[in-house]
Amino acid sequence: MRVGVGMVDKAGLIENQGALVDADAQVESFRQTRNNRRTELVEDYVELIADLIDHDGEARQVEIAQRLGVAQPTVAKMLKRLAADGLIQQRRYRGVFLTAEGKELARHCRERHHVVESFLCALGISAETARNDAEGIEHHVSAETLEAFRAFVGKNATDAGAGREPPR
Amino acid sequence: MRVGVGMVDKAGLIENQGALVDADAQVESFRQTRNNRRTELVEDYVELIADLIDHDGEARQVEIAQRLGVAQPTVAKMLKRLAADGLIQQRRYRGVFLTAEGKELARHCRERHHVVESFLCALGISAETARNDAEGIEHHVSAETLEAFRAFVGKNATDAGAGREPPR
DNA sequence: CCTTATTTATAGCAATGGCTATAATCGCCA
DNA sequence: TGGCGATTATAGCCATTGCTATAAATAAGG
Repeated sequence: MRVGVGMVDKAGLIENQGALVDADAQVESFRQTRNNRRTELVEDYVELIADLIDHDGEARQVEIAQRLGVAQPTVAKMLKRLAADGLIQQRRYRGVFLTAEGKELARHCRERHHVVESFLCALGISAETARNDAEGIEHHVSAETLEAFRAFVGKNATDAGAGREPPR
Repeated sequence: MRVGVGMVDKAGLIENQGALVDADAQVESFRQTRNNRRTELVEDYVELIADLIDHDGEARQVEIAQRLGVAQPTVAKMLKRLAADGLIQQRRYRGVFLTAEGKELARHCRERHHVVESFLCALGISAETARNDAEGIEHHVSAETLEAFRAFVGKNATDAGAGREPPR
């Protein structure tokens, strides 16, 4: 069907004063967003687990559950999935540990998160809002956009500190 | 439990060289993000329906499905929900129409979407990436952040045009 | 060593958002 | 008016991500 810019619709009229975006391109955006949504949770878990290990020396289910604001069985289920995906190792009734792959993902997420949060702060947004919004935005930032954020933070050395450690 | 900045953990040590964020605050971020995720789809639908009505004079399920890249029954199910929520009106085997409430939501989403996309463009990001990322980011932008984006776009009149009509 | 509190595992339920296959309806044209 | 193509509705399936309730395992202390 493809109703795009400058195309002719079934009534024979030149469409597009409305300037609807190209259909194929739009579908790609939506697909990408749906894909991101699937990986968001995984990234949140891995990032949080890395933080807890760095902070406490271990990551326990109860602590993860508390931090995420969900129930412990919800965490248990997700950890199984992470283990199946090779991101963590579980020892029954022991803490959770990141595999090499998990560590790499955590490093990546952590840095991206930090860039996004710093960027929002550099824009003049309050620390609290920056924290909240970064949590949602980070998973939807492409490499190109992340680079632009990083460059902006670099130029405006007004980074008030995003309240997280810098990437090592 | 609450392991926060400068608190004492069960080992009796002053925590927090790791600088973990406050637990209550973090839980709030995650909760908010989960909430946003729930409303994202609704907003995507309403925004798209508004675009289609403006462009084609009507919004049909098949067209919505094509644009979103999902199957028609998926759309049918979601439309039932939107109707139950009072955002649209459905006439069997006819197109979909926005209620007053739906129109208002569409207006809001459309404007927010436009601001985010324009902002990314103003940052120097390519039109295509801006379009893709805006689709994911828009739902996670708070009022404060949106205002900052708007201000930035205003200052840097480099808006290369986001490929969407301006908010009316 | 046994008890008890903490932690983890498991079972089972609900809502959401996908899908395919198929039935029902509408609109149009012969 | 009848039929056909396009559109919408419905049924039934699956995966995901939440939940509560409860069982099982561990660790720690007496």
